[in-house]
Amino acid sequence: MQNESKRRSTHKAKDGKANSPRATAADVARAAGVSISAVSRAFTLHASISKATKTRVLRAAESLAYQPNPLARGLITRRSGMIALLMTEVTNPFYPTVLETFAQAFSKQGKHVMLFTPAQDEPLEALLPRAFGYGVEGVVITSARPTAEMMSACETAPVPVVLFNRTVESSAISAVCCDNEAGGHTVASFLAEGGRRRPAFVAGLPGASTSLYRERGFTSGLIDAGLPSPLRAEGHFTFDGGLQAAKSLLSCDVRPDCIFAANDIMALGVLDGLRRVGGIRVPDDIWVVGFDDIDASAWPSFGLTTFRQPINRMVAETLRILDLADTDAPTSPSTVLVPGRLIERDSTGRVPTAPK
Amino acid sequence: MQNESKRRSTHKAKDGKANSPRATAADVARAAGVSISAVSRAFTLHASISKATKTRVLRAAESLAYQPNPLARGLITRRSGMIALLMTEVTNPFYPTVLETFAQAFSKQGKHVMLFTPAQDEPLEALLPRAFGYGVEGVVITSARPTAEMMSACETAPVPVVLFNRTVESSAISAVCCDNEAGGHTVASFLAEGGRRRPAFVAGLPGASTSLYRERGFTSGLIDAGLPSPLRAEGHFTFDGGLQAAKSLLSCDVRPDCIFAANDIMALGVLDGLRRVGGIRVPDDIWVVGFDDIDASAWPSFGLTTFRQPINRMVAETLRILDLADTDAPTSPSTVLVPGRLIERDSTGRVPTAPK
DNA sequence: TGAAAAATGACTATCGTTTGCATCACTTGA
DNA sequence: TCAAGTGATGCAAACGATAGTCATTTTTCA
Repeated sequence: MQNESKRRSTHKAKDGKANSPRATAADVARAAGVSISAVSRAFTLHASISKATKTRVLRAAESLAYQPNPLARGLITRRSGMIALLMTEVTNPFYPTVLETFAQAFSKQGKHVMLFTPAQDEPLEALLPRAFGYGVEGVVITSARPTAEMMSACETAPVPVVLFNRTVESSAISAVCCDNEAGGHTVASFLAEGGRRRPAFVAGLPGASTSLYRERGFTSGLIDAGLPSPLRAEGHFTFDGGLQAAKSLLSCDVRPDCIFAANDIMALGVLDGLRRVGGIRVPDDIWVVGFDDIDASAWPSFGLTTFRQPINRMVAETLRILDLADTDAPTSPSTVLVPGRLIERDSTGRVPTAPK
Repeated sequence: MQNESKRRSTHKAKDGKANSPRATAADVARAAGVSISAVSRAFTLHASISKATKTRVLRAAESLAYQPNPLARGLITRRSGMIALLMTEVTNPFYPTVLETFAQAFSKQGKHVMLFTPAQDEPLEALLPRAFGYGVEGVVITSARPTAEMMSACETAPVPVVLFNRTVESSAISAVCCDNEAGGHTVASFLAEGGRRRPAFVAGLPGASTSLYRERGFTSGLIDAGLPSPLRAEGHFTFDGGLQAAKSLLSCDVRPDCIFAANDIMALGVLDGLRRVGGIRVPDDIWVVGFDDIDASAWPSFGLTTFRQPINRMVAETLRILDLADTDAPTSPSTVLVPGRLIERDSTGRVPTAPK
């Protein structure tokens, strides 16, 4: 066995031109006739370097297709240009959109998204140290129910951690969320003004903060409008859950005349559930309202009235927190509530408006 | 200015216990009373190390919660434990599912997904070198239309690259794909056997290989069944596109009696488009068939008959190619066609079956 | 014009690993 | 009993960058 042949073995044995290894800072330095430090400084902001050398270096780098190696850079700076995204539910179409928005936004900053999803039955908190090991510059968590272990792991994190679309009570950790309580309240008012009298609520997963706050706001809104507490069913944040919930709500003694589901995917399930029962028309007999405003809600078949979460704004706020934590010194954790707004469609009737 | 105070500054100035920096190999070596090399070897497979030292090291590592730093490791081995996923269309619900399946599968191998999405107007091929810079161990591309530049960039890639759900003709690069042509053919036969006589096809994006092959198979299947070439419309792989396509197809001189859309999201749009036109009933007047089998196709409101892509199988094949390229020597690029199957639902009528 | 201040570039240590090489302690066959 | 072979171990040199130090320019201002 030769002992020299297998160094740097690539998967293409055939390629004769040794598929050119990436240019290094040394190569650029040589090409530009400067020191390696100069090259490094040319790529670091606010570094002490003359305009002339900088452009010379940059030009040389350009011609060599040089990019600083993020691994090497990350090793020393502890910032590898990656952001960890901890996600669990991808079945809800809301999250792919979130994911894409984040990916786009980070892309603009030259950062990249590293996805962390727990393998089956793997505890979520195990993902955090792994993410830190990769030198990620921040962590965004969109898991439905953060565990206590995870929260404490977050607190000692070496980089900023932000909860997206969920909050925790005893929070020493930042969170960005739509104002779920206000949203629920708005929906309640809207239904009340529309003359609805027998409300129902379809909850998501038992411990989920989003469902909880939306319900709280909804209930208080109903009280404010002088309406009774809503009938209640659970839909586990899934389409099928919503479908089942609709059936169970219809079998109640007094049928509801409006149903508010804690997210859109359940609301669509509700709509489909109602369709299967003869004689029920939406919105004539029952109004249905969701929360999120996913794409499918706007499809003609559904035309779901829903409370829209401003994903762009929420993502922007998240970036702001991550960046802030990056530059500033103390940065106490903050919770940001972004307002949403009701989008009226066919699943609800007209609310009589005051004469203009 | 003290020159020792700001080393290792973290974003939490308050935390007194200096939020313990990760243990390094040196720490473990010290704790176990061995050299750093020994620690490294304990973590590398097939390394020359005695059982005794190995367990000693592993025990020490365990107690210190030590994990080898993937960045440092990647710097030298060129394999950072990450796989790059190049994605562009996240609006099609098919892809989030793909993404999740990949993330799960890689997770099982201890690898992680790094997401690369082009910033607006950024050319796709710019993403490749960036991915390589991160020492990714493989690249999966799911972009609709790989450019020629990109293909050549792939060929000189230092790591295996696999096209997922698309193929290129002159391919020196591996691809994993559902057998689109066979799928289209199957759909044609199915419609013909169901007594349909005036077929229509809704294409996706002009240059997309998936749309192309599905159409090719469809057309040849129609010919085999003695049916005319299909009417044709373009739907750009979007819901709205499908909706518009339905309208335009209905305005033809001879109305089609069945519509095959190149993917599900368009097919759903077609269904919704047909609903808007009075007097058209599905499947009584028109049968509709899609391709993918996304979640929404199974929703009662749609009940879309569709050709299911076996995502799990496709992902598994992709992993196999990536792994293979990793271990073997020559690994000529291969194209894998995975068979799919038709899922019948309400959007088509019963096909008379031969007496059992 | 001269001295202080600012800017610049070359050196060098460092980040946390892997790995080639030399060393050393053991077995094993003759 | 000894030479050769085997396996375990440690040393030190990478990997490709960043950043602090220091000597050397250049700029600025009185």
